[in-house]
Amino acid sequence: MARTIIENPTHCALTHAMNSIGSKWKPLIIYLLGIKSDGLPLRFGRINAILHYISKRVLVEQLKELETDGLIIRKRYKEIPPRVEYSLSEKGRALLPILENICEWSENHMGHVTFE
Amino acid sequence: MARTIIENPTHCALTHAMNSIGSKWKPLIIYLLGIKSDGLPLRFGRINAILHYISKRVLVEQLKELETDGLIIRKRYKEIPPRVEYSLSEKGRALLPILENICEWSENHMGHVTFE
DNA sequence: CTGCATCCACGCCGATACTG
DNA sequence: CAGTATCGGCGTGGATGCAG
Repeated sequence: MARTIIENPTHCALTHAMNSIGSKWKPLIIYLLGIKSDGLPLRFGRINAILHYISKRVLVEQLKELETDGLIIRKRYKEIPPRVEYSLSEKGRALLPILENICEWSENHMGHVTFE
Repeated sequence: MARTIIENPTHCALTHAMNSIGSKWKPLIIYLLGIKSDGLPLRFGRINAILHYISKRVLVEQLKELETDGLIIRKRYKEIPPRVEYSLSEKGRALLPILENICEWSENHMGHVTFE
C-alpha cells in the first residue's frame, strides 16, 4: 500500500475512489442494489421509491455517474412503457464488504453523537 | 448486519457514517493523520502545507467537524505564537483499515477509467 | 501561527413541466 | 415509466483581511 500520494490529488487512489463513491447518495444506492435487494436488478421507479428522499433529478444523475464509473449496469428493455433495470457490476459488488465495514464502524462508535 | 434502514436516513447507519466521513476532504485528512504521519500529531500549518489544494478556510472547517464528530483530537498549547496539534482518536484510527481497503479497491479496479 | 469574519461567485439541488 | 429541460434559491467554498 501507501501508494496513495496524498499531496497530489491526480495520483491519489483515495481521491479517485472518493470521486466515484464519495457523494452523499452513491453509497446508499450501491448498498441498496447490492444488499437490500440481494443483488437482483431494480427498476428506476423502485429505487426512486425506496430512496424517496433523493430527488428524481439527482437520482438520475447519480445513476448515470455510477454507470459511467463502471459501478452499476444499466439495462434498457425496448418496451412501452419503457423499463430500465439497474444492477451492480463486479466493481460495484467489490465495494459491498467495505460498505458493511463502514456500517459496523458507525454502529460501534456512536456513543456521544446525538442525532437531532 | 442489515440493521441499516435505508428508507429512513435518520436511522441509517450508512447515512450517519457518510455524514461524518463522506465529504470530499475528510478521508484524506484522516489518512494523513493516521498513515502518512505514522499517527504522530501534526500541526495545522503542516496539514495545510501537505493538503495544499484545500483552502485554509475549508480545512479549518473540516478539522472542526472531525473533532466534533470525535474522529480527531485537537490539542492546543498555550504558547505564543500558538501551536495546535491534531491527531486521530480511537474512533478515527478504527477507520484506517477501511480507508486502506478503499485504496486497494480503487487500485484494483481502475482499468477503463481515464483521468483527464 | 492559528483561526475567524466578511464578501461574493459559482454550482448544486429541488420543484416543476414536458417528451418518447 | 424513465428520463430531459429549465429556472431559481441557497449553500459551499475561495480570497482576503483581521484578531489573539
